[in-house]
Amino acid sequence: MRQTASILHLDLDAFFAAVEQRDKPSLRGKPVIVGGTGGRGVVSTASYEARRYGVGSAMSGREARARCPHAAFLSGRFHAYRDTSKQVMQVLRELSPLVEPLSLDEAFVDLAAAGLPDLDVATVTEVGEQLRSRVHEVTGGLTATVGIASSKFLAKVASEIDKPDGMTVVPPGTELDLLRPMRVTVIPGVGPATTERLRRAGIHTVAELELVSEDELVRLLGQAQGHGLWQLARAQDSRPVNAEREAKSISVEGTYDTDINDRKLMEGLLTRQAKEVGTRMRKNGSSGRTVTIKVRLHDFTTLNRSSTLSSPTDDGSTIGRVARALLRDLDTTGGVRLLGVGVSGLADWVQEDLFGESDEEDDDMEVTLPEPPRRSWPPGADVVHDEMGAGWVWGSGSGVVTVRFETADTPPGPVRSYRVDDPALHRWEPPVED
DNA sequence: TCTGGGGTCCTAGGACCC
DNA sequence: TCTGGGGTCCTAGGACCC
Repeated sequence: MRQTASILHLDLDAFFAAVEQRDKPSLRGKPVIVGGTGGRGVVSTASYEARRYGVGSAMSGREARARCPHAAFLSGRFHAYRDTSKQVMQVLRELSPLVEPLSLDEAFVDLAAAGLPDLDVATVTEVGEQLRSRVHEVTGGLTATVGIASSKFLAKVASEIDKPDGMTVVPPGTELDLLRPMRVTVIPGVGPATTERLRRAGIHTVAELELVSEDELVRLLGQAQGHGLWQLARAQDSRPVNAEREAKSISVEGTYDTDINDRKLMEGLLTRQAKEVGTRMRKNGSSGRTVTIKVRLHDFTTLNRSSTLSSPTDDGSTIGRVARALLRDLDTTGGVRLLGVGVSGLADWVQEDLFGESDEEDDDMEVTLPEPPRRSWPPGADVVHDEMGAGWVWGSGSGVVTVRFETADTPPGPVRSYRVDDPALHRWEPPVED
């Protein structure tokens, strides 16, 4: 927590719906709902006109339709949202170089880096109002709500207070007066499950939370969350505005209108999603080592299966092969409603050097390759080794080899991918280049 | 026909290494 | 011949956020 109210949080009001109303004047003043259009869709954003009918984010489309049948239901134009978001983020960066976007419609701004003459309440209030009108002007009429306080936590709490099209500044020193009467749900990270646990412990408000010892909260909620909540209940928050956050995973998923039972179809869908993930990774200049599939069964049970490769990939067909192999181990009896593919463990595109660093102990070590077990490999398979044992080449392409560490006698085994020139992969002849 | 899609962070257990 | 710890990596699941 700082001595000045120098962290600003900006939140665009009913963002997706507002962009639609801006671009289509006939929708202005009327209930607009973005999302909830498909057979199993949910509401992404409801305009304030629709909220009056009790429609809100994450509500099923079916329920939204029941509550507000005359609303305009739109599936969303994400390019338009992204473009408008970029304009807004640009406005924020003109104010301060330290801007941390949280999503398309939200960001923190560090006013201490803005070069203002002063950071007193009067000055930051003026800056906040100017920013709101600038956003309104640049976006062609969108409104934003702003909160300004001495920490991220309080700035965010403040921006919730006067929604929409408003602003709240929390004078330094008054943070706890504001927080104490509020419900614990104002604290970010306190969702339904945590709220219920706290309720059972008789804790409903921040004031009540403040009376609980740190040990007790850790016992109740675990180390990280317990400690974090204990601090936030005292308005202690020194997290900096971080302008350089980078993505840690990239994924694509889809929920289907009817449950899928056909395994071949599942494989086809995973293959397509993997290709999309690869495309996005290359566009992003990133690659990653861990491929994860997500499978939601007909009964909403959600399963994740992942496999970590020995070197990063951005290749859609490699991701696809691993994804299909992961699916093979799953029982999907009863059908699946959702399939997804993602890659995490993202590295910068610069490949770690595969050749250098032949340093240290290697010299003296006797290099013994494990013997391939004499078992039945698939006919014609190329048997290879890595440090883990013997496997067979399942596929190759785009400079990558995929190896299954299994035999016909002992399926299933792990699947790994290598660069064709990966020194960890022994006895593999890279294909001749043409 | 209840329950999206894109993410982040945490926990917990097992493998493995020193 | 008896049972250490710490650290790191990997996997699976869950809570949460917008």
